[in-house]
Amino acid sequence: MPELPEVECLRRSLMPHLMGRKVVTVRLYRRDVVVTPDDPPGGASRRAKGKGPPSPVRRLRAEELLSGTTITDLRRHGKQLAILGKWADGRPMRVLLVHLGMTGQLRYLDPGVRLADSSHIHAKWRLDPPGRLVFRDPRRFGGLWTLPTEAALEARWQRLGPDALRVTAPPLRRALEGSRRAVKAALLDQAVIAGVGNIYADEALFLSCIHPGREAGGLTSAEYQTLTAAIRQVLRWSIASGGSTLRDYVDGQGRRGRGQERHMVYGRGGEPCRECGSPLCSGVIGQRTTTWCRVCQPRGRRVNTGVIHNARGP
DNA sequence: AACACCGCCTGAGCGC
DNA sequence: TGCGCTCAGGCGGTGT
Repeated sequence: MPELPEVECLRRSLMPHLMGRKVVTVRLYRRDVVVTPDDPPGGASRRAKGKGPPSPVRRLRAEELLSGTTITDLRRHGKQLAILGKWADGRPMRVLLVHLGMTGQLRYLDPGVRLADSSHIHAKWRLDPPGRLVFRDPRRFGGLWTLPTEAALEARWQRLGPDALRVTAPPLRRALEGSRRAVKAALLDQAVIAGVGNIYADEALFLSCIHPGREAGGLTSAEYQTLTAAIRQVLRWSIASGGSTLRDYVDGQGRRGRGQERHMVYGRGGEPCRECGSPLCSGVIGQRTTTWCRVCQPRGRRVNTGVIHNARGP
């Protein structure tokens, strides 16, 4: 499932193919994967299901999906990828914001190249010089958000926490001061820190020797230092490995990642800890399956040396 | 106000 | 072989 490293690898892999290309046409196969600023709350009627009459959803103009613009930038904040399109006549830039959710893929295809699996394709962009961009998402937890201006993008990203790749201890500590929720749950909250999902939350907590069930507000500043360093570390390692491919993730060219090969705890409940050999614990914290080592990550506060556990390079 | 919980969705993996 | 069940989880809405 795509978290920050996967979205960053996607961004980097698409960059050379999309920059400077013009969007000639757009085909949208499912209106409900797109959310526009004036769609009813909850998105394009998809959540109205079973709760009263579905809200009316207007047709989209192709330009809202970047048709007619030239792609000038691909930006990422947390797990979100923004594609910016510029008009020749100087109108404000259009923005298409992509969420991959659990199973979303954004693929660039050279002319004549076909996707091995063309099921669940929801949108296609034809480019000039010739090429295609394809959005597919079997489970449709992801989607496309249209934004009229760059300022709207900035406003949206302002509501998220700092990007996890560059997060430092003081803002995270301030955000969680007095919070009684489990630190694991707090790390999954995108308004607190943007880009961490279930995989890297577990991995970063393991690296920093912090039990996932500890109260977020109860961590010392030294522990916040260690934790934020561990978050940056696991994300950097994963980006260097091309992201983690557990099932669906591939980059813009269809390449799988190898980050999963070095996971210390995620998905390893019951297996021996790679550090101390004791069986890893597994349970639900913050409504998510969580895996940790009861020896390496004791529940009680421990003397923190500031040294990241198992800090090996890639 | 802060946090917990629900429902959306499909395919893999499992037991029988 | 095939069916039906469970599980995975990001995120926004709703409940407490």
